[in-house]
Order: sequence, then C-alpha cells, then structure tokens
Amino acid sequence: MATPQPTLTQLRALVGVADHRHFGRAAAALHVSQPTLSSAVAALERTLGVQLVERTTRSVLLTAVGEQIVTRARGVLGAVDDIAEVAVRARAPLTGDIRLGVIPTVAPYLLPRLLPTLRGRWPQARLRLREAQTATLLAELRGGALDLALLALPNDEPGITEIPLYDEDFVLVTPAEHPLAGGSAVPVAGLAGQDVLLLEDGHCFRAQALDVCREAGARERATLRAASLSTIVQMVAGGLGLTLLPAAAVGVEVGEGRGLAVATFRRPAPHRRIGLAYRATSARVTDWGLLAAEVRAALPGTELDLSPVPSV
Amino acid sequence: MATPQPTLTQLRALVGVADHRHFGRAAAALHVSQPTLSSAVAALERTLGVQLVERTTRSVLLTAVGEQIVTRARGVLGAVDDIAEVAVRARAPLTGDIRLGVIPTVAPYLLPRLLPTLRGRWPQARLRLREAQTATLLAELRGGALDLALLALPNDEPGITEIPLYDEDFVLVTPAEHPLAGGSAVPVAGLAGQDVLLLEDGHCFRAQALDVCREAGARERATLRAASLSTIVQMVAGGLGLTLLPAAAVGVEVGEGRGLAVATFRRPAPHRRIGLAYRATSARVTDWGLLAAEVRAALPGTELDLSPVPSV
DNA sequence: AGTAGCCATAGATCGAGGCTATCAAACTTG
DNA sequence: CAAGTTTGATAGCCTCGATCTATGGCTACT
Repeated sequence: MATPQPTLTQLRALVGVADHRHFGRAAAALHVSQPTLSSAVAALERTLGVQLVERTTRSVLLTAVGEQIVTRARGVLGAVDDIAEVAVRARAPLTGDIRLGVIPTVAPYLLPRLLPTLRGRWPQARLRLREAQTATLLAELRGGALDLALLALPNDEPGITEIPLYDEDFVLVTPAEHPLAGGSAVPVAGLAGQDVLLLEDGHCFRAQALDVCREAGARERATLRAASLSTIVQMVAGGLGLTLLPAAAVGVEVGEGRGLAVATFRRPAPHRRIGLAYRATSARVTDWGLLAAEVRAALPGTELDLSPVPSV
Repeated sequence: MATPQPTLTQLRALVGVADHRHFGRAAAALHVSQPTLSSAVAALERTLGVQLVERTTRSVLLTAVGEQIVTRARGVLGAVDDIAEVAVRARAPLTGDIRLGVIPTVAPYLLPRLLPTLRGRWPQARLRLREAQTATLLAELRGGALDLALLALPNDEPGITEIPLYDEDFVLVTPAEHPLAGGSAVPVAGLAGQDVLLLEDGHCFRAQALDVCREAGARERATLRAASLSTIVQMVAGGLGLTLLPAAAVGVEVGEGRGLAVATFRRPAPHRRIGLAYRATSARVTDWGLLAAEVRAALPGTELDLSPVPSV
C-alpha cells in the first residue's frame, strides 16, 4: 500500500500541459519554471504508475489514460475553486451580480414588490433580470448564463434544485355581466361549456390553465391565443370570453370600472406552486436561501390567495 | 489576490474532524498527531477567511459554511481517489470483479457465447452475474451494487452512460400450420387480429412487443402472460397463439421438430437496440469499452438478424 | 553539420507540514 | 471546592519535498 496520493499541484501541472500541449508555455501560464512542471508531471506518473503524456521533442500528446485523468483532474480543480468561492460568498452574503430569470406570468406581479425590499435590505446585491419562458430559463440556468430562476414547480430537472416559495390559487376573470361574475367557491365544473381565453404556446401557465379547462369541459378559444395576461384580460373586457389568472396578477390586471369581475374557485382551488431553481452545484446556496426569504417577505398580503410555503 | 488555495491535506483534516467531531480521534484516524490536525484545520480557515468549526473543549460543531464545504471537500477527495483508481485499472485492464446485470430476455442467449470468449481472452476478469429487469438493474447500477448493465437502449437516465452494442430484429414464432408460418418479409400489419402471447409486466421486451401489436392491431392474450420466453414458446407450440421473439432467442428457443415456424418481418423490421450502461463517473470506462468489444465479438453470425453497432 | 527548440536531469535552497512538549480552559469528582 | 482529566491550541524544532538555476541530450529543420 502506502501509495502516495496525487497532489493538487501535480493535477494542475497535468491539466496545464494538457491545455497547452507544451511544457514551456504551460509552465509560464502556471507561473513556475519548466523543470518544476516537468518533475511535477513525472511525479504524478510515478505515483499513479501509468504514463499520462507522450513526449517527443516535437510534440506533447496525452495517452488514453491521460485524457481520462485530465478530465477528472479538471473536475477536482474546479471543485476546489468552488470551495474557495463558497467561502468568499459566505463572508459577504448576497452581494454582487445575481442573474435571475423570471417567467412572464410572475415577473410583472412579483418584481415590483421584490425589488424595493431587496434594495433596502441587501443594497450590495445587483439583480440582473431576464424574462423568459420556463424551457429557456432552465436551459440558461444549466448552461451557467443564469444563477437563479423564478418559475413554477416542480420541474424535476436533474442537477437542478428547487426552493418552494408560495402557492398561488387560480381565479376566474369574467365580464361584469357574466353569469359566473364575482362568484366565490365556484366549482371547477362550473366552467363547462365556457369560452376560455389562454396564453400562446410555451407558457407553463397556459398548460396549467388548459388542464383545468379539460377537467371542467370548457373550450379554449384557440384562434385568440395571446402573448400576455394583460392582452387576455383586455380581450375578456371586450366580451370575447373569460379567462383564468394566477392570484398575484389580479391586482395589476383587473382594475376598477373596466367592466370586469373576479370569481374564486371552491377550495381546494386549482393553483400553482412558484419557487426558485438553481444548479445543485451552485456555490451560493446560502445566498439563495436568503433571497428566498426576501421573496416570501415581498408577497402581497392575504387579500389574495397566496400562501407562502414554510421554509424547511 | 495571491490567496493560497486549500490543500488536499487540509480538506482531509476538515473531513476527518467532521466525521469524528473530535480532534484527537480524527487525528488518530488520519495517522497524524493532534496538533498537526489542529493546525491544518486552522490553516484552512485562515486561507478561506471563514470559521468552519466551532470548538469548545466539550464539543466540536461545524458552522453552516463548514457543512457546505465539508460536502464539497468529500466530493473532491472522492474524485482524487477515483483518479488513483482509474490509473490502477489502466495498469491492469479488465481484471477483478465485474458486477454485470443482464435483462432476462438477453441473458440466456448471449451469455453462453460471451462467457467462454471472455474467459479465453481476459482470464483475470471475474464476472459476477445478476439477472433482473431493467428498472432493478438501473437502480442497482445507480446505487453502486452493479458496475455494468446489459439491457435495451435507450434509457435516458441522467448520470448513466450507454454503449450501443447491437440491433436485434424481432421475429414471429407461430405453430407450423399457422397461415403466417415461415413467412419472410411479413408486414407488421399482417399481425392484425392475431392472438399474441407476451411476457408479464416489467419486462422491457413486453413493452416493445406490445407497441408492435398495437400498431398492427393485434390482441394480447392477457390471461396468459408468461414469466419467460421459454414458457411463451411452449405455449405457442401448444397452439395458444403466436409470439414475437428477439432474433437472438430463436436459436435456443425454437428447436426442430416441435411444430414451430419462424417468420421474419419486412424490413425495416421492428427491433431493439441492446447495449451496456454504466455510471458516467465510473473509473473503468476503458474496461467497459474493451468488454463491449468482446460482446460484439461474441454475437452469433449472420444467420440471425443481428447487426453490431460500429464502435465510435 | 550546425542550430534552434524543447524536455529531462542535477544540485542547491527554502518553506510547508510534521512531531514532541507544554499550556489553557472546562467539565468531573472525591 | 480543589485536584484531576479531558481536549484543543501554541511553541519550537526538524525533515522532506517543491521549487529554482544551470546544464545536458535529443530531434527536426536549414
């Protein structure tokens, strides 16, 4: 036994050589002398008992094992960097850029409340906002273009962790003179035969609302798919049908004196769960927990059917 | 900048303390003196600039950051161990125990050919075989109870890598006096209205064959679901219906003089792809490539409709 | 053949990490 | 309540290994 274990320095040396395919340049990039680098790689080969690099004076190639080990070494070094990053983040919680993606059926209703709160409590945090649909957000999250996404759960994406934030009932928006207008505890089946206006394809809220319609036996007015909830509500005001809104949208979208009425469903009403998603490997888990608390604190009061999900 | 990076020794020290919650015992476990361990942890805290461990003389606790970093440190150390493992495996290819799981609709037809080949060429390899259905194999693979699984692709399991091995056509087995008996280039639609015997639930081959039946408009004789292809073929011989077999099974299951006939489908015939699956993080990727080559070499000749998938 | 480029080896130096011995604090016990 | 025990931190010394400079040897191109 007693095989000495590879050193981080040795791994860095190997990765450097793999990157530059040249000992001299790799040494320069690592700020060490060329002999140091040579001996580091040699030592690694000795401890592992395998040749990793094919050297001729003309070219430097990796062996098959070398390639495999370089891949793993990169992972190790990256993970060590992450450790340092975690420590730095812990020293200065919720500071710096936070690239947050938000779905369009949440952004206009939550952000106006969240941003001031956040600015007040964590002035060092700089939110970089992006509004896009779930599929886009998850792709960008995975690719590292976003740090966080605020969207409907669950998504069951491997490698992505989710923090539930709140549950939001769906409500019915109708013209004021509609039979269902202003009702409370409307059963879902009460939608049977109604013309329902929905968002265009790709919105997760479209899919959820469509599920409700299917269960109730309502028709979608498919020729009128809209790009935003705002547009839909205007169409409802124009008498083209009725629609479903997430509770948080009511305050903004349904004003007084526009000939609109809001009806609530019988409990348990159809609803969706909103939460944060981040890469499971993110170095800023603690930050995201703090941010989650801020979002919960920024929720509108009880006049809406919003229930924050208790944090673990 | 010039922040020194954490050392592997320091990470080992931290993990040791986290495991034992006691400096003295952790030091003993790591074969170093207690002061050495103390100073290693202290040095790590200094380089990271964060307190990781709460020490009183009575108890040792991790801080929140400490917990996070311990988790990552474990990952790093594990990855380093893996690197050593990769090297060892590369020095002695295809040696030692290989825990291989095989689905029941492949095992009896491929293993009798594979085992002798393997024994001849890689006498140091010890196959530990296990026969189970796909879901079980994948769970055991993920949990580390298996190294490899031989099954139908694709499975699209995150964290699991697959090596395609060969494509295998399905054939029709009927009683000798059946109208379809011995046919070649039978269209799938030719199954319309037939009574087809299938495996019981949980077999992937059942699902695949059922797809064919659905497409063709054939009926499953659902009261007669069998536990093995052998049993099914006997039932066909008894005149209870017909069945589909994967091509590799024909040689073993359909003997002469049993009143059975084999018909082939019109190309492209329904078929399945068989391959190997392993944890993407496995340290023995090279071994699995070699083993894949052996399986391809062990395939029966062209009398069956088996086409090896060319290796990358 | 000469030369330039490139990696390996040799020998010297310096610091990180290891050990022993000892201290300080806190809980236990007679 | 005082002495003892347990446990982690500190001090001081030592050793080994990582790094440096200088040099050697090989290959390819001119």
